[in-house]
Amino acid sequence: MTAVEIRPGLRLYKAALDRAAQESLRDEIREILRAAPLFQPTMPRTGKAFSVRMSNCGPLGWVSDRAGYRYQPDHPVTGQPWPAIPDALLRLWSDLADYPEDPDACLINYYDVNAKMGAHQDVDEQDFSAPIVSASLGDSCRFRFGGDTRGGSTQALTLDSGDVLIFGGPARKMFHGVDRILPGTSTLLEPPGRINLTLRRAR
DNA sequence: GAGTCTCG
DNA sequence: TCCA
Repeated sequence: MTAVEIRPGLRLYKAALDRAAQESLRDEIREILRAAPLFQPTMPRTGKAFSVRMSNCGPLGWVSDRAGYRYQPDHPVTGQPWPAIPDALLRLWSDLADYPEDPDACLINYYDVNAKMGAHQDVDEQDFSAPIVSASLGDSCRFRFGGDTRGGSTQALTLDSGDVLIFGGPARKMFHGVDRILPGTSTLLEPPGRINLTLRRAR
């Protein structure tokens, strides 16, 4: 597997997952979502809904509601523990993350064709020495990233189904977000849209 | 602290 | 959990 080093700590593996791997991962996520349905996160304080819907797998899951951002062991609606992280994702992590422990959280973000994600940092984790491993499934998106402060210069990248992006080291706390989904760019998902899987070490 | 919202 |  060949990586493009976009800048120190930011590596892009184009087509890390072939079509068959994408299909089997999609099917496993579909099963996970049956047990842990997508929920609608809301902004702290204001209660404004995210356009993205979320679920998680692994010992911990990231959630947001009026109370704030946090990792918790159970689904905010069903109260059930999150399902296990699929082996294929654990293998991806051990192949690419260069970190001695398994991830303990995997956030599942579902973007319909109109969903976006504003610029943010992933900073709710305890240990920033572990990278974020991000896999894309379904429609392509315009991914935007910048530096460690808001309002600096940014670059954009198209992420396609099967791509894996890793940010660690000096890129671990970069601001990043999704400008838009590129409709009709993949036949993988029904309904269409994009699923992003981010493997993390929350604790 | 305090926001991954939206808008420009 | 929002209220400084």
